[in-house]
Amino acid sequence: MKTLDAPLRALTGYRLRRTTSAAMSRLNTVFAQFGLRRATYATLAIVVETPGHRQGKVAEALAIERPNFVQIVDELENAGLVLREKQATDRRAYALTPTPKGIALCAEVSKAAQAFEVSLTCGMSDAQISALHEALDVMAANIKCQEETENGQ
Amino acid sequence: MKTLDAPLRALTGYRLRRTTSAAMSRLNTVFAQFGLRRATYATLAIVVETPGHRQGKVAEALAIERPNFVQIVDELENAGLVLREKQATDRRAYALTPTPKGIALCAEVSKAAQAFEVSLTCGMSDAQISALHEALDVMAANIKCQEETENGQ
DNA sequence: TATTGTTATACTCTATAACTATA
DNA sequence: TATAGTTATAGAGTATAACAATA
Repeated sequence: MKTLDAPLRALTGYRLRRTTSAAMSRLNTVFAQFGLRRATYATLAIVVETPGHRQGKVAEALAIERPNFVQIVDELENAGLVLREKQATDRRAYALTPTPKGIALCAEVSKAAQAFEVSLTCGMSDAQISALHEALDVMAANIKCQEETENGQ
Repeated sequence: MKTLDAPLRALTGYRLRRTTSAAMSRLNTVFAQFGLRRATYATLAIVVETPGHRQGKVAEALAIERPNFVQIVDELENAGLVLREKQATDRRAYALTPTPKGIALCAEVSKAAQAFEVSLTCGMSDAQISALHEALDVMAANIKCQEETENGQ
């Protein structure tokens, strides 16, 4: 039986949004079990893997506006997972570093994230997953290129 | 140079969200040029293609909660693009039908949507695009299956 | 003068409970 | 009693302007 949204299913953007929306909803519940949300886990993972970076650099890597990133770091700091350390070289900036508790929780949550990854890509070969990642990168690059052309950069 | 979000790029969910977020942002500007937004275009496209369905059926097809769908139909109705017609068989329900203006605008916007599709998938073969669509469908099915298992359905 | 982090704010999208009118 | 559409509302996520401290 043909679904009512058939005329939209030819559009990659529509399919992207439908699948991503459902996946993010599931991911929310995965991370919530650890008292985190997607943005706080993403931040924690970066801070644990590459500690010492400025707050603004991490926000930029995650494509999160700096004002919105403040609360994310607040949550992690209040939960005792990361520290804001004043830099001697530039006293405006904070270097983000993980606490032992943050490192331990990150390892645990990463396992759950990996389990979700497996359930999400169930039935797909490694080659199919790689092709998917490449396609997502190509589209991201196409959009970025388009934006830069439009802004005359 | 390795980006700071490298530890997250192994996660399909992270890549999905980054690419989709950028694509939706672009699509917003595409539809805004016609006084529409993504949800109103999607609704208009369905109503034009398969007129006469109840409001709730269209909302369900788009995975939009019915309360949130009211405003979407309001916008389309106020813009003179679709009509809410009381059904004789069930006077609680409205059948959604397009106006001539709605049909004409839909055709025009669909061209812009198709142009965006081309720019989004630029550099990808038809086979790659098909594989992408299949991968998105597989993941959507995996999530749905997982949800149903959890709810014991 | 420019930058880092911050505050305040607003707008969109999404989700849920409760109402009304019909069935 | 159940359903279709609606209202009200609340919570995320996201975006921008403006400020204090520092460069």
